[in-house]
Amino acid sequence: MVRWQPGTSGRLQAAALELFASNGYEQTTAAEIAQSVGLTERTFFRHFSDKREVLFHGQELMVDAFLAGLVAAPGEATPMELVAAALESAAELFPDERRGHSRLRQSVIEQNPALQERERHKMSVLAATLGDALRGRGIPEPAATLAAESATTVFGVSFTQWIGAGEQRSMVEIERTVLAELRNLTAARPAAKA
Amino acid sequence: MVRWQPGTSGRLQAAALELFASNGYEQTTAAEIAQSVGLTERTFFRHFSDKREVLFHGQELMVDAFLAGLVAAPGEATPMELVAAALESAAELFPDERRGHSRLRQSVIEQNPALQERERHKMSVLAATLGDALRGRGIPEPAATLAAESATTVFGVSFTQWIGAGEQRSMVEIERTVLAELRNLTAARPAAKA
DNA sequence: GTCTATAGTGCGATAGAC
DNA sequence: GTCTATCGCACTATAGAC
Repeated sequence: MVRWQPGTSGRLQAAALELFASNGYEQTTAAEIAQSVGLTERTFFRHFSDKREVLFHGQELMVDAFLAGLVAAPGEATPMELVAAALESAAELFPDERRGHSRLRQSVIEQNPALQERERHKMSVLAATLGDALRGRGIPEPAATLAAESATTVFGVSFTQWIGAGEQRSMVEIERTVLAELRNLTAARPAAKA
Repeated sequence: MVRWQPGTSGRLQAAALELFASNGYEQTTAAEIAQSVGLTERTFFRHFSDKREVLFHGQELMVDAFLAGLVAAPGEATPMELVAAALESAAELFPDERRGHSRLRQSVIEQNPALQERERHKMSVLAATLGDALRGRGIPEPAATLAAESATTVFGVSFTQWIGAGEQRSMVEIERTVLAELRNLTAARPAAKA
């Protein structure tokens, strides 16, 4: 009998999402998740520093995707062009097939304030990493931080729309629209004519 | 002998900040904080829903300040003008005398990821509340959310600068500069001439 | 105000991979 | 043999229930 199998983290993540979705986050103990895949509570905490983290592993992939967009952009790109490039690159992680999974995961997160906090924290780490990368390309402060935060804001708004009921547009399509809206908003000198 | 004194929450907050700063956040138990002001652990948790919250009570004042700025703005104001008004109003909560206190509090928060998460969450709640208020003024989506998030971003960047070593400028002064930088950043069509 | 479940840690032992 | 994943147990603090 095998004592351990590969993909332990992944199996724990899948089991956790399933249990959280059906029984609720707080009603599901770490021990239950572990037992459901034949492991112990202690092993769960070896893979995930805390219970929430089981829902957020994989966010490093997103950071990498944003950074890949920056790396591929031309050297003379403006900060906002870099933001656009990062967003386009990140959108590849959200193909239409993943909408269902994203919706399920998000519904769990929305049901628990502690999970919302963790999500915000991850976005914040993403923004900080992006800011570092922009500074690394010679963009000064506070432009680098503002651009990085704008990128995550646009991403967040776009993601919310993407998983919205009845939404058909692709992630990249939505991102472009939202980014254009941000440009328009901040550039607007005259008020509305209403 | 008095059984309780007024300002219990305030005394717990002050004691907590002091203990966190000198002994570290994780090394300080809720029971210790309570005992240091002659109360029991149970009483601590009656005032604060969890241990972190003792550092974040008072953030409602900030939400109110942002909203007050919106209310005072003229009806035909553009979203970005409303953002500016909210920021000016919020700056009043950060007079120069408070810089020292803000620096100490922030140094504690920066030492602990859990506290950083809570801080992000509070900013997020602020952004959501601002977004509601903007929608209440007839600003459509996604402009309302983008403007609200931009406001908190500018606030965050400004606050970081405000508590920076050697910083002399007032909060409102910094906010105006950062907001101008955001306008410039997003409006910029041509690239740098370097 | 007491009692309790659960999150999360520390340490030693064990079982396999290499 | 080393290295790492897992287990098992004892333990504290948080946080909620009674």
